[in-house]
Amino acid sequence: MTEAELAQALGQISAEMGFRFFALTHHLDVRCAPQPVIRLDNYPRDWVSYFDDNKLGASDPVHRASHVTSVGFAWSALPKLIQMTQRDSEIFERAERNGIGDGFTVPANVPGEANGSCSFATARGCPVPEENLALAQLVGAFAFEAARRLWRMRDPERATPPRLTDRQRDCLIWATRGKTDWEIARILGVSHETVIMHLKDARVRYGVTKRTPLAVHALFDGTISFVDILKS
Amino acid sequence: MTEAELAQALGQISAEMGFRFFALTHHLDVRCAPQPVIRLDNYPRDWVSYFDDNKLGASDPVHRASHVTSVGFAWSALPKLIQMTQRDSEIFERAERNGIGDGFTVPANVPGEANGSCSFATARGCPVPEENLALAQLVGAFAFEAARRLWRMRDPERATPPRLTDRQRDCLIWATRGKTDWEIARILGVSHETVIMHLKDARVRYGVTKRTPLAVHALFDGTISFVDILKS
DNA sequence: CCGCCCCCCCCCATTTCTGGGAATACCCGG
DNA sequence: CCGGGTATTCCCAGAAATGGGGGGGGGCGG
Repeated sequence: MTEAELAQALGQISAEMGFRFFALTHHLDVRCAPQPVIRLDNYPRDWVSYFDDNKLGASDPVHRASHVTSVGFAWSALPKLIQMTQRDSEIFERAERNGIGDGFTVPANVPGEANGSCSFATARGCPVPEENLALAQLVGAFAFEAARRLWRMRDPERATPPRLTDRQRDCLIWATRGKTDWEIARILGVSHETVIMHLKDARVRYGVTKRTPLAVHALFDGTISFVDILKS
Repeated sequence: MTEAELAQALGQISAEMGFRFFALTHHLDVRCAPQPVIRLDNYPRDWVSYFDDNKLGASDPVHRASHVTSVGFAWSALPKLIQMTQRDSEIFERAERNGIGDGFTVPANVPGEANGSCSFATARGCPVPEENLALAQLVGAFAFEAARRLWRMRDPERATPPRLTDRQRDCLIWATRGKTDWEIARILGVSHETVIMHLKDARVRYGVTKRTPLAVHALFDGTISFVDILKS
């Protein structure tokens, strides 16, 4: 299957489910690629241009919401998932002027890869087909996975985020808990300098110069999780 | 809905779909008192004990595979997803001795949280009900999200998250981007000392003594989000 | 065998953060 | 009117992190 065929199939099933548009996309990964890697949609051209020009890839409310849940959600439920800002409302108004109505978005997150989602949207004024949302959840999930496999086949290199060694990760986890290098050394039973070096190497791998962004990026790409940090 | 009711419902629908067991869980080593962890299953007790005793939380092949895909997979497809080791095969033999047959696992990943999954397994010797796998994908996804919401409600710490002032939050966001106090001062147009004080107050509110755990806690409770940090 | 990666140890100098103080001023609501 | 929260500036000393060098040793696959 090619990307064009997948897009074609998605457009067709979207229509059969009662939607007008679909958008299957990676959300912006700021670390490397300036553009989303996976991207298939049949949105109006004007809307896509506006979206890109304003770099909404990561700040779009629908995308933000898809980062805090593991299953699909109707756009009408957005306020329950995220804090809506003035700008978010403007984005929706803009979308409506481009003919986009209500929608349903299925998040698709794989640890260590850019987060993504598959959205289905109705034409302006048309309600979301409630009876088909379960189907949309299924279609969205499998469509994203299909696109992801195409993407991996095309570009196996970029699929790998910075990887930390076990020791680097151990040090980082204790660092995120607020331990100093010296304390981490005692905890892990190695020397102070070794801990300094592990964290130094970890920073280099992520291309950052400070502990805090290191922690943030490692959390973002799944190298460490909140549970690693907060447990016990 | 309570955890018990969710487990009850999952057990029932598992049976109706043609499975014998289910397991809805976060993926963790259980070594460090996993208080804030989702875990519901109706596996045989012996198997669960073995699983915990051997700390399979993160190394179990099914869990590993669920970290490299965004949709459900039959266990028979594991070799296509991950590199199977000798130990993995032993784990499956052990599971079979405990009455567990084939299965289907739905990954569930939310950025920044522990990775998780919802698995359905047949009794030994019984085949996976191919005709119900799409349904299993749906049930697994929504069941995990339901469990996740229960888990979030149960957590007391999130009930009263410390509030930061706008300025404290601004400083924190720039700090998470790796800026020094001095740089933040230039960016926000205030003095170096003011930035130091904002971040000092923010640390006090969160009861931490370092920038990195401050960032982590503020990310965890939603005071700031990855999007705030990574955008533009 | 070598190269590569991981892990461990040590030194240096410099920057940055943290934890104490103190002070002024604003706005808002009780 | 006053109290509370916010925002601002300034001081200090010490702790911690960062950036740059050195070394080792082991395993693993080409």
